[in-house]
Amino acid sequence: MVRDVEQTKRRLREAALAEFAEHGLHGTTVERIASRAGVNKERLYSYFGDKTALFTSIVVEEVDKVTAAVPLVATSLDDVAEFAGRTFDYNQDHPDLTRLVLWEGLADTGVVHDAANRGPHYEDKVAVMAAAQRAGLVADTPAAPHLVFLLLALAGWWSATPQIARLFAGADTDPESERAARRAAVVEAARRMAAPRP
Amino acid sequence: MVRDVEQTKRRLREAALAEFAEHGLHGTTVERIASRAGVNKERLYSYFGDKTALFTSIVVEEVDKVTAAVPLVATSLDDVAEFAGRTFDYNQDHPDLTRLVLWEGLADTGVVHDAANRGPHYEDKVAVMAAAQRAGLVADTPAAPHLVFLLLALAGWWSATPQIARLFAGADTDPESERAARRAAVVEAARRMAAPRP
DNA sequence: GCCAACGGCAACGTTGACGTTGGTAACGGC
DNA sequence: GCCGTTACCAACGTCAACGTTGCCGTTGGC
Repeated sequence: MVRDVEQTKRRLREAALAEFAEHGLHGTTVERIASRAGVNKERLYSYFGDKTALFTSIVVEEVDKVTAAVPLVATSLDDVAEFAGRTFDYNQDHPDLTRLVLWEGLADTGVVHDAANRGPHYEDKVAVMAAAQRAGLVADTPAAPHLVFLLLALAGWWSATPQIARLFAGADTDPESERAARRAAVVEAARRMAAPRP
Repeated sequence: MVRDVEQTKRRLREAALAEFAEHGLHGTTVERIASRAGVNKERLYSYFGDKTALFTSIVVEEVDKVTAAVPLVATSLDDVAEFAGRTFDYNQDHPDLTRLVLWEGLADTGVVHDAANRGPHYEDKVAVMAAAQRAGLVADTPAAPHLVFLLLALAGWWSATPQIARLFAGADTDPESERAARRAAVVEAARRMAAPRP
C-alpha cells in the first residue's frame, strides 16, 4: 500500500459525504465510512477527531460549494428567474449537498456552523437583489432577503419532500419530462414572483 | 397505577411524536420515548411492534393531520394567497409535524407510506386549484399540481432550513416581527405567483 | 369468590457502534 | 544503512440501545 495522506483524507471525506447525505449523522456508522473509503477507521479519528467533527467539517465545506456554485446576477428579470432554475438544477444534480443542508436544518442547534464564512455568500445575493430592486428590474416587495430566500424555496422544496412531490406527480410519469416540467414551473413562478408591477 | 390501555398508547404516541420530530428515527431511543411517556418500554414493543413500525405509524397519522388541517378553498386569488399564509402559520405552530415530514423525506425509500390515504388530500387541492384556473381566478400556468406544490414550498422552506433563514435575517432581529414579515412575504409571493395575467 | 387472561415492569442477553491501543512496516533525515 | 517518526491496521474494551423474558398484581367473566 502506497502512502498518501492527502488521498486518504480525500477518500474519507468523499465516503463521509455520501454516507452522511444518505443516512444523516446518527444513521451513519464510522465503520461504513471507513470501509467505503477502503481505509481503517482509526485514520478517521486521527485525522478528524470524531464522527461529529467530521460531519460538521463536511457540511461546512460542501455547503460552501453550493452557495458559491450558483451565483446570482441580476441584470434583468430573466436573470432572476434563471437563478431559480439553475438552483433547481443544482439541487437535482447534487442531491447529496441538498440533503446535507436538510440534515443540518433538522439537527439545528440554534448556532450555524461557520456562519462567518457562509453569511457573506447570502449577503452578496441579497445585495445583488436589492440593487435590482432599486433599478426597477425587480418588484420592491417582498424585501430582498425574503425574496432571495423564497427563490431558494421554489428550487429546493422538491428535494426536501420528494415523497410529496411524487404524490403530486402521480405514479407513472416520465421522470425526464417531469423534471423539465418542474424546472419550467420553478422558473415561471420565480419570474412572476419577482416581476415589477407594470 | 390505574390501568388504561388507550391512555398508555396515547402517551406513548405523544412521546414518540416529540422524540421522533426532535431526533429522527435513528437519533431517537426507545428508552427515551418510554421514559418521557412514563411507561415501561416493553409496552411500546407489545403495542407497536418495534421502533420503526411506531415511527411510520406516527408519520402516517400526523401527516394526515397536516394535510387535512389547512384546506384549500379557491373562490378568489386572495384565498390562494391566504392558503400559503395559513400553511406557513401551521408549519410555524406545529414544528413537530413539519419536521416529521422532512425526516420522512430524507429517509425516502421510494415508497410513500400510506399513499392511498394521503394521495387524495393532495388530489383535492389540485382539483380545487385547477377549477380556479378554469374560472380565470388564477393564472393557468404553472399547471395546478406544480402550483400547489410551490405554494407549499413558500410556506415550508423556512422550517426546512432554519439555519439558512437565520443567516438571511441577520443576527439580531425581533422574532415576533420577523415572523410576521416572513408571513407577509409568503402571502405576497403566493399572490404574485398565482395572479392571472390582467 | 375463583381463576384465567392481560397490563405492566425490572432485569437481562445480545448486538453493534464508538473510540483506543499496541504493533508493523514504510518513509526520510543523516 | 541506521533510526526516529509517521501512516496504517487488526483487534480490543466499553457502553448504549434494541428487543425479550419471567414475574407480579389487577381485571373481569362465571
